Amino acid sequence: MSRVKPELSRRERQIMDILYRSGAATASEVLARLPDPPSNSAVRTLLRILEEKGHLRHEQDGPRYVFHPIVPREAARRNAMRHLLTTFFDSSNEQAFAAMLDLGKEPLAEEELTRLQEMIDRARAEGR
Amino acid sequence: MSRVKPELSRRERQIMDILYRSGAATASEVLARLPDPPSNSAVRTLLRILEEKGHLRHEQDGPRYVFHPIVPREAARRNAMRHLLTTFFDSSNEQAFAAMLDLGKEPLAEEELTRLQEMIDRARAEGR
DNA sequence: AACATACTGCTAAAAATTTAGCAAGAGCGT
DNA sequence: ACGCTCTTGCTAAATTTTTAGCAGTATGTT
Repeated sequence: MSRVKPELSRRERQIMDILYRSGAATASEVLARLPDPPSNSAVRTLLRILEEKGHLRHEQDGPRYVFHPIVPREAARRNAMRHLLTTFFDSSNEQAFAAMLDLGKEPLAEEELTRLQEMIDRARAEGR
Repeated sequence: MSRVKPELSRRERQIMDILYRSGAATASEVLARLPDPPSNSAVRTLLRILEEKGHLRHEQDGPRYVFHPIVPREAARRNAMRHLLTTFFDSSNEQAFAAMLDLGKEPLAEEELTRLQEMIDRARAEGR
């Protein structure tokens, strides 16, 4: 079971990303958010292909299809995070965390810092 | 200046990832690490293309070329991190951090937790 | 009910990506 | 110096990706 998933093509990835950002979307919605918009027809074809390959499913909503990713966001997250960690951070949580802190232009809210701290405490307690 | 960079194709990305993991590599080294290895010739062509597009440069090392990414790792990191954050974590540092903690099979070392904590303290102090 | 609009399915074609072959040159060991 | 191996440059071809066109069907608006 669970055959190998050949990595997605450029457009396929763009579309999956959009879907993961919005949770679900129709063909036109996807089109609207595509960086380099092709025709509506082109987008639909890609959606159909992604569905055939088992990355999406669709539900009917009145006259149109609403597409959802099949792999749940949390699982996709984990994979993406792991990939990022190994590719750019030598699997170092610290480095990744540091990069995260550096990202935002706004300083982090005091509240947020507190919650992060709590997570660490919890990890300690649970022997994580 | 700085024209738009059309996103990389599948193979191009695989290759750039390898290069970012190893820092630099020859054609054969890249080939050896490719998941779905094509011919050596194919890899070289891709490397040449990536160089033309300005993603790589090469240095001669005796008889062979050693390829380096042009965009420094730290910059590429930031972009990748930002992309991950917006696509899968609604730009929430907390969620991303939580996912990070969940990733490792091994519990985090006490030492590492301490260092993470220090980063937070520092962020507080600096009004980050 | 008729019209305009917004979908879908399917198909063909264009464009891009990906692949590999072949000739030539450099380096290395015998 | 010879032959062997590994490299590159260039080119052509196969494959995949990406695009759009056209016909048909549903929706809903007047």
